[in-house]
Amino acid sequence: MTAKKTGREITISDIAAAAGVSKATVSRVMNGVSTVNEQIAERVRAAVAELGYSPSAAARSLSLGESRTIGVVVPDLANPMFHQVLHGLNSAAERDGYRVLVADTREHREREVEIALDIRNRTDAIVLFAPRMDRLTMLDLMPKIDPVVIFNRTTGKRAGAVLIDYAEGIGAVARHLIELGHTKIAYLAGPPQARSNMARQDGLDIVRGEHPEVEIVSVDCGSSFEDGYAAWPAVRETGASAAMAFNDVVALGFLGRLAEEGVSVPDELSVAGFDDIPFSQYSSPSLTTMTARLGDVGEKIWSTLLEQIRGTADLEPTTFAPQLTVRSSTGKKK
Amino acid sequence: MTAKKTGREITISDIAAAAGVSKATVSRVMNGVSTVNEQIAERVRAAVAELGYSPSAAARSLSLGESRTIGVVVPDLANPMFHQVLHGLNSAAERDGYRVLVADTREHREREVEIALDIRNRTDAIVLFAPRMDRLTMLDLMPKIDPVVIFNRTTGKRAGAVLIDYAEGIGAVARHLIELGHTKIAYLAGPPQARSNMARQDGLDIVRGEHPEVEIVSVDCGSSFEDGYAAWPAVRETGASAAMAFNDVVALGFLGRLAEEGVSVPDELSVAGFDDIPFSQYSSPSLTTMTARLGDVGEKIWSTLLEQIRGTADLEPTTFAPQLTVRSSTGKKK
DNA sequence: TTGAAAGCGCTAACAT
DNA sequence: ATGTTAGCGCTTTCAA
Repeated sequence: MTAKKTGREITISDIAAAAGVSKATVSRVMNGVSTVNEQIAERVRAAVAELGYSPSAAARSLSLGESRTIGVVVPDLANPMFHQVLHGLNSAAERDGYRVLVADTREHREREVEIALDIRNRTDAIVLFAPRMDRLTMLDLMPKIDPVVIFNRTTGKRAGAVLIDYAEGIGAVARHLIELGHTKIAYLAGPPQARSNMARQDGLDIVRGEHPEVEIVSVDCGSSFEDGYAAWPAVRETGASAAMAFNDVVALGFLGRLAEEGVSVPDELSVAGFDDIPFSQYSSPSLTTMTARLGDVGEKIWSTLLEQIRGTADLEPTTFAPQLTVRSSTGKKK
Repeated sequence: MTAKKTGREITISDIAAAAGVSKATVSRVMNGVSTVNEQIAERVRAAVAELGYSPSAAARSLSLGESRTIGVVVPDLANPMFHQVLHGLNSAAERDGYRVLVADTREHREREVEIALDIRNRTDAIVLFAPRMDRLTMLDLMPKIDPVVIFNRTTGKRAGAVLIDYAEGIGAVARHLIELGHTKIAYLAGPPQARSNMARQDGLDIVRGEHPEVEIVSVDCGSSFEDGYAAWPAVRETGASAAMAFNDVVALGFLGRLAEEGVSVPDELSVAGFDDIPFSQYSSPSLTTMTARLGDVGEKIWSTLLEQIRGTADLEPTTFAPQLTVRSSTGKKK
């Protein structure tokens, strides 16, 4: 006994009354059940059009036990890297008749759990993009939001996982720079707590082991344009002849600063990014970076999630290895 | 009589049974109704934690007649301009206890109506960002999804509307270029059907009227990096000494091409954008552009929507006038 | 082919 | 302070 009178909501009962049939028949017409007399069906459709009826998703979900909708929780909708993944995910889900709803936590790590629970409760399944919460919280949350796929965090097979191999990727960047003759390389580090930054640090440690003659200096930086822009003095201080950034956004901010400072790239300093966001091929100079097939990543996230929805789970994580794309921002050490 | 057995969903009844109380009491505890005996409340909370219960949003929505959630339909989640608006909207809505769910139509104009109806049916209200559908379709849709606010399309007072004044804005860019001495200016036009492009064309017509001595040449372009990149030959052909782009993304793509071609900016060619996306201050040269307080736009969208939800509608459209931000990509005609 | 009725999980009168 | 119950809008058995 409730339901706020929000003015005049048209319900199935209104249509039934208007068309002079039962609610069951209206439901059948709405759902395209073929056994309805065409005359009657037409009357129903007329009433629907007339009154502008469209069925309550809440009621359908409750009755059906499913909504054919999935949720995606993203820490920062402004991150271009996520868009490409989201795009692939969206297309793939749409092909299978699912709708995708996105919630942006705007880096409020403390609200992630609440938002994930909430959105999961209005959808059939959920995807968490690079969640910022700590591992224990995440592992604890997972059973409560199953079916779930996590992008870019490991889950110890407690949920589907799709990952980009950052360790390997940053290693490829470093080796590229080393081949170009650079022996002192700065790494503009991402946020210290970010898992993807830790993975990159691990990757760099491997390269350090392989090339004791090369010095890779980590410089505190961050993940934004501003962070990259601000990193120049620290990088200069290292005396490095090449810099690789946590991601393209940082690299681009850094490049902007170098242009201002009159530092020529790649002659005086080689610069590399990571992610290959769309703008990176249009910057000047165009940016050497790691390219992941992010659309495919999105599709893989969907297929993994669909398996989970259908119960044919396979919790083996999928890893995508990005490829080096060499453009004009890196060059031989002079 | 339905509800797919999706494994084991915990419901309020399970908690009631586990805690040895009625569903009503569980509901009270979940909703923080104070009149519950602390001992009992504790038992309930224990059961909730134990079983990992979280209430079904569908059932709550149905019972309450509201979900405290709003939907936003965006034509392209990758457009940086939308992020800033979305951010302001999100923050403002959150302050009032509302959750924001975003659906991306990925420029599938023909699916916009369906998606809007669907998302509106699981939320309390909806915002349409720059809908691509034709005007008649839009006007027809509006009553069906009320309460609704439209961003960047006029609605003839049939719904809330928040607009950026593109005509005035592009005029300001043109006048800036004219003051710098440019007499032949290229306009890299956006998609022909885009309302925001038409508004810009109108604004340019006004300037043409004011300055008969100045020639403003419209060059077909588009709205992407690629479009801007590809526009160079056409612009060169016009012989213009300055170019203003449909938006920053186009301007940045164009700038990338100019760098490749060795055209120096602003010495040989002045370039201006529109929107002031975050990267524009880090490009080289940094981009002269029109800055709108997009966060404020988002907040205004929310307050307009909230008025509609509360029934205190005021359908007077709100217009935001962007400000010129001069950076390094425009200069005196040489 | 159509209708009646039960039930999805929850909330809120109302009764105790 | 707690329980009972009706009902939110829909789908689906079951009977006609």
